[in-house]
Amino acid sequence: MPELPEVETIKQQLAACIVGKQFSDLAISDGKPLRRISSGNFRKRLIGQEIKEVGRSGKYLLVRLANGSTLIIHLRMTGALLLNPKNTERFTRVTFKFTDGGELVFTDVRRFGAMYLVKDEKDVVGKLGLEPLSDEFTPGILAKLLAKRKAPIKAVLLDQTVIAGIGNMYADEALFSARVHPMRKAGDLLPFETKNLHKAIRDVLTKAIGKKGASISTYKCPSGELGTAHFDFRVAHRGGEKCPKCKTVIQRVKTRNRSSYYCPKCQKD
DNA sequence: CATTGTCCCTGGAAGC
DNA sequence: TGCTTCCAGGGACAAT
Repeated sequence: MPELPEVETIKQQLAACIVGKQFSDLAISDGKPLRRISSGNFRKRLIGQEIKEVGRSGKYLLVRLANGSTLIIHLRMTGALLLNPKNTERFTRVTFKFTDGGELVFTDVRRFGAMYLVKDEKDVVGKLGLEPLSDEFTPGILAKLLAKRKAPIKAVLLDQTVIAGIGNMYADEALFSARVHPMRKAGDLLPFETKNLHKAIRDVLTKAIGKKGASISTYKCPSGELGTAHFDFRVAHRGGEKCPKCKTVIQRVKTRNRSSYYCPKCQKD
């Protein structure tokens, strides 16, 4: 599931490969990913455009174009972007073709993925919270963001308007690192716990970027490679397995239809 | 505003 | 073997 480390990996690979290329054609076999725009307008406004830059905001990929507009892509659960795939991909939704003959293929089994073409990026990413790997994200700021909140810390970490880019897997991993139970009220965290959590978030995300993300489910890099970050997961998606620290069986709780995996001994409630 | 619940979507795994 | 149920979960939106 693409979260910040996966989208960052995609951004880096695309930045190295598609900047300077020009769209020659688009094949849209499923228009559902296109939001706020028709297939016809989407094609018309993209064909002929040159790619200037590739950026990222939270889990959104920003493909900036020569005319000042931005193609924004969110992969949601099962979306993937593949550069010149060798095989025909089964769940191809949109194929972007370049004047040099290359292709960027968007695949998405579950069809949750979203694409926008906007003049102002803020129309899509304007409400996102802090970038957790930016300099502005400090222990003090995190403490302020969590203060007085009554929702479980897990729910607040997943709220993209608070911190942008953390998803279910990395939230579980960061909470395990910081030894904080996912159902603790966010506002009740002690100062040392907030500090540990801040460090844990940054460590977990940074390490995962170094491993090209986690290939749980359908995630692949644009190059076709798989990420290896999931081999380092200690609790995420490991319900029923043993905690690597204390051997207690890892539990699962549900909040807002999302599973949280945690060690009941290492993460006290 | 803060918070919670529902829905979207589909294939693969697990259970009977 | 074949059917049913569960599971994965980001974000839009509605309700409280």
